[in-house]
Amino acid sequence: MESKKTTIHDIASKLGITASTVSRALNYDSRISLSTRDKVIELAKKMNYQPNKLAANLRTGHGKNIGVIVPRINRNFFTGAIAGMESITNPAGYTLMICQTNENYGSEQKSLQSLINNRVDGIIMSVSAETKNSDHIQRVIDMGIKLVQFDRVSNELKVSKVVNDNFKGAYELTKHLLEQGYKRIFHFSGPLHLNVYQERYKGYQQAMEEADLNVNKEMLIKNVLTKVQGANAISSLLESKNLPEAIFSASDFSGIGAAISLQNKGIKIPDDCAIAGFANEPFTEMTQPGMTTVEQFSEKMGKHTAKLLIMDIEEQEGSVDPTIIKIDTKLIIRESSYGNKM
Amino acid sequence: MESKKTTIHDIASKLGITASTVSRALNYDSRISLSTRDKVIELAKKMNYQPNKLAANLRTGHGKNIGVIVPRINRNFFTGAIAGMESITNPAGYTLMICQTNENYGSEQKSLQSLINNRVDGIIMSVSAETKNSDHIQRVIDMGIKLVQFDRVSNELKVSKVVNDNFKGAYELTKHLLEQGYKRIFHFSGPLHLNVYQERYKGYQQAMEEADLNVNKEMLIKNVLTKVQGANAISSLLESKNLPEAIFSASDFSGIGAAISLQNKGIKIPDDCAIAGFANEPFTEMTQPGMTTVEQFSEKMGKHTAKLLIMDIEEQEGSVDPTIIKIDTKLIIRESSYGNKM
DNA sequence: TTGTAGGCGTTATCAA
DNA sequence: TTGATAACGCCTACAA
Repeated sequence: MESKKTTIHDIASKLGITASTVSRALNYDSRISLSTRDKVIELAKKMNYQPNKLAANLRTGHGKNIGVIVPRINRNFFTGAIAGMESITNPAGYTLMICQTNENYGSEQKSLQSLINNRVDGIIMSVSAETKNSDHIQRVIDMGIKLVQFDRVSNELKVSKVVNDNFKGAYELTKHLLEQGYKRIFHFSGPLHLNVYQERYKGYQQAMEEADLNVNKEMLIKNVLTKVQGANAISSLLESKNLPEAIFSASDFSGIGAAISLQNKGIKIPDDCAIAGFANEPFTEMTQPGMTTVEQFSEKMGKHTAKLLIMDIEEQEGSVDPTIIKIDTKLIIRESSYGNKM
Repeated sequence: MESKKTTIHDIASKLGITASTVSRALNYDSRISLSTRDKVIELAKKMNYQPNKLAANLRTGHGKNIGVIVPRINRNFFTGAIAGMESITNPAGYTLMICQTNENYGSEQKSLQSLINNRVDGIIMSVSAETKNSDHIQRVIDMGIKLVQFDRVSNELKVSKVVNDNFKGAYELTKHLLEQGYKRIFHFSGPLHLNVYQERYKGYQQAMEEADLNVNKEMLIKNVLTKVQGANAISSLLESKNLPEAIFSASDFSGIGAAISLQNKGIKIPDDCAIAGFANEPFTEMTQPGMTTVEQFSEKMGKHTAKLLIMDIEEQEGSVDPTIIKIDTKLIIRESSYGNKM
């Protein structure tokens, strides 16, 4: 098979016209006569013509492609955000090129590089857990490439951003736990150099302070994000006979790991220890008891992010001023945090 | 900012050499002297040169890109498979372009089209639930484009494929339920035109037959794949007072939906009704009781698929004979199916 | 309404 | 070891 691909020149010569006419006809240029246009389109179909986007993009200098860089695509939050982006970009004629970094800094650099080399029109990104500075991103921006961040963003960058109200979400959640009568509330956190974990911690801290409760060192347990890490954290706490009354985990995954680990040891939730997470991953409502968490509206975030980027791309000359959009979160109360200390 | 991007010509003229020399130097062509090479590379870095992959691909006719089309990226199975593919393609220098169809036929067609227009070197795909014939895929193959299918494949296509042993997985699972003493076992299925659901059904049927049990119409409930559909199916069964002793769901999602719905109505699992799913989604071990299911080894599947495609791409002239790889599944027994009828 | 000619940024071939 | 030239497939002034 593997026959040479047909080009506009092939169509042109068969029709006794020039390639430019074919090009115009295929692009529905209003100046071409309907009869030629129809002839061209018909023959193109018959010859199974496949436009070479590379050539077109090379010529025009843009290809209606948007690059998306996320830490992982197996997180409900990120797939939701991507779905939201698609709902905006597809109708607008843009195609997404999705890259995942697996939380790896080097991989993030490579993805940026690859997207640039492929001449995407703009980039949407959420930084990896390993990313501690933004020089590599600043360099991209300096090249004049449109870039918008969402969720995990870099404070030092002057770009448009879409974020959750992590602080408020964590604050409200902690407040809820306090209202249920829990006082010794521990916090499982992520890497604190990431805005999202920093702010969740701050929200927790604020609520505790307002209740005149001290957050001492042992109550903040860092880098507990996965199911396994959650289970391990519980083991340590039990070993040191230091079980809290409640745990607010910045991640649903470690929250669930903790919950399962507790239950396996015969510790009742929420009677002996309450648990709450963050992100409203689907499994949080499938556990027994259902886990209290914070909903993030990832689709909405994705939509806003895509809109900002497209506006930025299609703005004539001169960049728009960076916009920061903060999306509200919503507390989801389930049985894992029903109070027993009232 | 937005300064004109630097090209090999810019570098060449600054250095008083030609573009071809620069091109060769940047590609580590062995014929270029080390001194020029170093000079070129240094200046390229200083001028922040970004190679234009579009131009290079246009010229060479290939770009080391592989297109991946999956129904959804928020399924553990598919993200696992993609991770497996990346572990093969990245070291081999290929980049994945990931598209999701959302189970939509039109979207699948568009994705194929887009990948072809972008001149990918090959395509890996798993068909959407709506896809009932393969003409659109056959057309791609006829164009001489390398294509490999995995998981949800088309019987009528003569291409390499990587599949689970869905039949065996379902057979073993059903057998397990039978051994636990359950007899009236219902099956929640997906669209039966998809090989995966067809074969899971066949496996179930075979095991039932071998136990001299009839599978009558009411026992096969079609198109129950989501959590909501699972819950609805339970409502119908309860309404018609037709609750089975056990349910084997072809999807973990509907399995969990059924389980939650049952528990909400005070029906005990597995005492009053056992439940088992398929796919070993992470949440199946987070529920109470944990849900029996079938593990699919998605990463392994992804690896095999990517290997097959790369072999096919890099084979000189003439396509390799299609290979079919069948991956074993593994029964995961949890508390949702502990027998009570012994 | 269509044709001509040139170029987007690379790489490949041939010659020096 | 390097240069000159052409070509990949398309689009777009400009001209007709």
